[in-house]
Amino acid sequence: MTKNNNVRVRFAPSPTGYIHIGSLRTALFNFLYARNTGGKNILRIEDTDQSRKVDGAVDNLIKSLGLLGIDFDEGPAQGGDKGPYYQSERLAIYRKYCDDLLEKKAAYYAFETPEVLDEMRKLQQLEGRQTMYDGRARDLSEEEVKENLNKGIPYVIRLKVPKDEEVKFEDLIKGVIKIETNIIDDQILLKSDGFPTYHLANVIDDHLMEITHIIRGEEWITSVPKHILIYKALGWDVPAMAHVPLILNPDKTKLSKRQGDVAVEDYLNKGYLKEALINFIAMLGWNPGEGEENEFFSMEELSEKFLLEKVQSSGAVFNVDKLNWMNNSYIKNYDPDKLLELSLPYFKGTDVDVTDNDHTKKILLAIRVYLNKLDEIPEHTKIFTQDKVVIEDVNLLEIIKADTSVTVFKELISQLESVETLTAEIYKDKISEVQKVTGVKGKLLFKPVRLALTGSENGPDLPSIVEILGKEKVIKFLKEYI
RNA sequence: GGUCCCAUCGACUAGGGGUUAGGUCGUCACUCUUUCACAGUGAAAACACGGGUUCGAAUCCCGUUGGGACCGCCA
Repeated sequence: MTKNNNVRVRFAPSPTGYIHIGSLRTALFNFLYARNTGGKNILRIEDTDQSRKVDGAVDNLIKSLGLLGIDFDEGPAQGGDKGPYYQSERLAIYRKYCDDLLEKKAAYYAFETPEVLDEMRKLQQLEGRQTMYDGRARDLSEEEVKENLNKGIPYVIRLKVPKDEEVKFEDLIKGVIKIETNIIDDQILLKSDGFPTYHLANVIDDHLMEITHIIRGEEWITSVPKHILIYKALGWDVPAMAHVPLILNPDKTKLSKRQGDVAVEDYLNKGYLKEALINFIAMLGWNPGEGEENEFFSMEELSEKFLLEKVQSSGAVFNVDKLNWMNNSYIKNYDPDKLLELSLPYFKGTDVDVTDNDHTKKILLAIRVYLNKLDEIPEHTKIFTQDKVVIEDVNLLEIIKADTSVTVFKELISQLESVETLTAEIYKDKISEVQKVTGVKGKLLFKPVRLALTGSENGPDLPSIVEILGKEKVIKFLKEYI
């Protein structure tokens, strides 16, 4: 494989307070591509919308991403020589290039208020026309502009999109894309508050930060021509672009809050393991191809295998069932001690004595096979912590009160009373002893014991339940029914 | 509505001129385990449609249809 050490990619989120699943995948693909090529992964904070500022969002973002194993070579946390990495700290830079654009007549001042523009759009809609800026300030004379400026009228700076041209570019995932300039809006580049819009800022930053590959969501694809026009006007090279398809709701619309959780933090809190989440997200829209049938990959393996060319060109539905399956699989195969550590918080609120690690671990290992995610732990611990077994179902009561059941309980109690510490192995011996002595076997033997001990017809392996309950409790519960 | 993107089982996908169109999740059945689950085996389940190109198209081209994204002084 040819390593291109010059690759520089960036993840450029706006700090909204949480990480969207789609953003996570974009961040992941950037990270994997950087690692695969030996390039640099850069974090840049797109905080040019002052109205959407959220305190602590950046810290949370870096922390969450770091937790998942996605880290950066340059960014707010580690710095770098292409900073600052907050766009809000780069205002002077944007202004400078904006003036440059103005001078080259590639941009112009416009003085309409948001209200006026609103009116314009409404009218256009009414007439069934395309809503876009009608260019009314395009041909303002220098005198008019100067006069307005002197009067202190608020202004924005707009991109002067040339007429009757075609902008063409090649996307690494989608292929060649062409768009007529006539349908491209004279995009605002600099807002009246002096902040740049995304379109201006991302072009300038990507160039200045020497980004070689832009990997981002497909929703950006229609604004690429605007960006290309800016690159061209400034005399800059356009980076390679890869627009990754969207992650979808079950109804195939863009993944949204309304139809389930979209925040990475939500999934982490529910007890999806980070390895599973990463693995699953990576496989949404990407796969190693070449007939590879394994679906389980560590971050290292993903880094080795990740190729942009193997990214799917169509959107992918976020399938929680499959995520659950994958997470369960990770849970079942996880190192017991590490799993215990991760699980401890989820035992809070249960009656399990978490100060006894050994005991908690036994319970965890007994129930892990049932867990799609760690927050399901509490619903499975009850049988280990209850002081009294309550059976309400009349059919079950009938089973447990049967003569054979009582016989079994009595014999089992006397067998167990001689035992010092009750283990799963000892229980197995004793129950077969009970079978020999009483002659009761099969369902008649096992079912009543399970019922008496847990109150339920099914659950984890009985011997391990017995070991976890301990001698005292087992005997106590059995005595209830004799 | 305009522009752009997309199209293999219900979902994620492999395959990219000649395949019985493969795998995974989910569903169903059976086996195993004297429970449920796990595991194992098996089944149902797809190339959107129509034209080309070709000896031959799921695969290449065009069109249709369908779906999606975008059309903000948000990113």
